Amino acid sequence: RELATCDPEYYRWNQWFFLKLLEKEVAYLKTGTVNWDPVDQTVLANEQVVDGRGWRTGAVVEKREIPMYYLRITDYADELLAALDDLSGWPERVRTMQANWIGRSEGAEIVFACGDHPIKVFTTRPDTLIGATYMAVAPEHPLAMKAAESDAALADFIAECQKGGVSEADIATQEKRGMDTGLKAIHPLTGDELPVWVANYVLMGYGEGAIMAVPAHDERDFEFANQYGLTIRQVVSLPDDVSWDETTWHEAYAAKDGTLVNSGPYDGLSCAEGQQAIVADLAAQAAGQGRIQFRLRDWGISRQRYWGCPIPIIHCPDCGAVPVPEEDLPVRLPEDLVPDGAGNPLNRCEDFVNTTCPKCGSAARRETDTMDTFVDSSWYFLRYTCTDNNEAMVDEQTSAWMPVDQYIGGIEHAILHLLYARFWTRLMRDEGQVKVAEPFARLLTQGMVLAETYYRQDDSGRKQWFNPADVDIERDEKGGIRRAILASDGEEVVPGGIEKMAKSKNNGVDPQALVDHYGADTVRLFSMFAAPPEQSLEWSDAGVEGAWRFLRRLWAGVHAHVNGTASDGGGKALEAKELRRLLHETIGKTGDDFGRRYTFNTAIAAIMEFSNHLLRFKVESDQDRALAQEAWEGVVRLIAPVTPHISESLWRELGHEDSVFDTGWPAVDESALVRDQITMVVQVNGKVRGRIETAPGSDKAKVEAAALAESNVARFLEGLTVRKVIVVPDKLVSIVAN
RNA sequence: GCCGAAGUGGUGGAAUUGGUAGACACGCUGUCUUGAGGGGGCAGUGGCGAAAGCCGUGCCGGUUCGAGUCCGGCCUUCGGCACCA
Repeated sequence: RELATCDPEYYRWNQWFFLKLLEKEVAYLKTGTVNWDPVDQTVLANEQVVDGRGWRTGAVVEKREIPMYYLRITDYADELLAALDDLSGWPERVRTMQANWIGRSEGAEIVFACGDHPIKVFTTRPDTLIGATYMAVAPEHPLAMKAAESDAALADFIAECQKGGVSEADIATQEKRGMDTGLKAIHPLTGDELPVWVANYVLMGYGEGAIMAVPAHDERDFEFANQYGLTIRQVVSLPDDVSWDETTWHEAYAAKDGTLVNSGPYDGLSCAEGQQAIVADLAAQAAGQGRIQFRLRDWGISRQRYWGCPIPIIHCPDCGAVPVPEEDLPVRLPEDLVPDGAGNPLNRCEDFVNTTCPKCGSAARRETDTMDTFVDSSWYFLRYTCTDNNEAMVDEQTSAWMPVDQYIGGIEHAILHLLYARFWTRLMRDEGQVKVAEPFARLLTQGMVLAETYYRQDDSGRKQWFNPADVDIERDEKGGIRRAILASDGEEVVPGGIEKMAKSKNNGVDPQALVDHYGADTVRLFSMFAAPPEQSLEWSDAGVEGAWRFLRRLWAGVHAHVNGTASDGGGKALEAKELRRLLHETIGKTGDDFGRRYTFNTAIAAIMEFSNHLLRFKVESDQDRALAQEAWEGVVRLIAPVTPHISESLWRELGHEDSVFDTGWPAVDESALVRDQITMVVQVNGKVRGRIETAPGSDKAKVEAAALAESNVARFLEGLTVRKVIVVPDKLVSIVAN
């Protein structure tokens, strides 16, 4: 089944559901901070901000507050976090990343008096409250704005902080800077006056946009206090092997396993006890209380982009933001506008914008923001169950099919897409649309396919990216890149490092050229053989020849068998019994690799290994011939999921009328797996010194005796006393001697 | 900066539960087949060494009879950091 999320018959349900959420106030309007390019007069995505500048204009980007619609994902933070424990079909790393992203912290909110504007903070370390020596607020904090009204230098500093992008990576890596507001906050327990600073490392979007700074026990506060000469007050004891040094940070300063010191009545308490005592005292004077804080923020879904699902809102001068009535859905996106790179062309499309207010009928304007495309991808998998239903978003078919048994996607989606999809599914559950809460029972996260990037930079600093297929490489002796040349003009291009294949870097590689040359079976076999799917892989077609050769050997081998012309190729051939055992071992391993481990590369390696033996097998009787038939049929059935075309053809060649895909998976004959002899390794002091042949399940004493008698082992034991012998049944004997 | 991974021959990778490191393939070397080319067969291919053997899984240290695998610290690379999706 197929669907397109840009089809109005799909995105109408985004709009319909958004209006439901708006009614329930799960969707709401508030301001958010975006990157603003002052030259193009447009909002930029984080990706479009490079070193704090707009990628087209090179202008220094500014932070700007605009109204946006948000979804209350934070209301689901607890549930989204707790349910991770039950997602046993998900990789551990993805669950860990999501848990850290949601970021549940236990702590306390504390109010510091400060003139008419008390400052509320959240802290995870109320136990260190006595060590708080200053306050810091975000540049966007109301108190900072207020103080700036009468302080030109502070206003300049805040304006300076508005420069640069909004991404967390940019903010966390920028130099820590701050300025004193001149205001004083009152410490709720000691009554001390604490200076109030504006600091660029305090985020308006987390907690309360203000912090109590405890430089002795927080690394960022420590760095900031040292930089600006602020007081540092140690209030937690250190382990014996660490001494206090006010100028050099040590990890132990942030540890919670000391006891409180310099803390008056709290001295001698553990951090946990101190936390309780201090929170209780704060609560008694209504200056604070325990609180859970999540790192997770509500999901802003407004985008100032043309190509997306229109947000179904009409702005009326009298009635304000009015939802589009359900019967008027979908609000269709005009598809004939021409973007010019500066701003959203919807703003200039009078036919789209001009409308009437559904409430009062007066002239009004449509919302021109569109929805984040993550909205589309948060429920498309549900829609597959009912693509033909034009009356409803989903139906009873959806509940019959859900959840998705096996979801496959790149690891880059580990957090955002997968978290939004889990959230959206719960929103639909709470709206009675679906019965499940979790959309994906099992998850396979593919590694990235990476490729080298190449670019040239023009005078204005803009980069033009070239596809690796169009670039010739000169390499040095060690295989490193010496020079990269664009084939079409013979001029040099700059290697930009290895990154995930992406449209923006033009480093995607189309496998079609390989398919044209080798056929789809070979390209599939090669791709699956290259690495296990969870692993990132730098793309290279070196080695595709190997897959091609294998398929030709397979083809030739089956035909020779059928024609009775199997050649005696020489080399070491296996006995019939051994070959049959290997066949059934290979069936078992391949089934496990395909079905449980998803390590397709090792499954293919095992099939190749067995085929190599089969090609050398000498057919000398009718019995041998029957075994060869069983073995070739086995190989064809095992490889069929990877190379369907050649397998189907060879299956007919082997005398079958039906399809290889109707024959099912070959069964392991357990009796074929029995061995009468096995090789055990003998180690002396941890090094392999010999091998012995024994019957499987031989008793310990017998194996030990055989091991000690082995000639090379005996040689290494000469003059030594055996102290200990460890026997790992049917595997290994380890002799400790000195 | 923070969160999550990865690092093994010349290359892609294997080693599934702490038990023979380098399976399978690419490349390379030798050799045979072939009018040539291509294709194919056989043998070899981690390093050092004539051999016995020694060394070897990013780096440093530890646990263990035994460590690629476990523990502590570090380095490098990749993914994500809320407007790339």
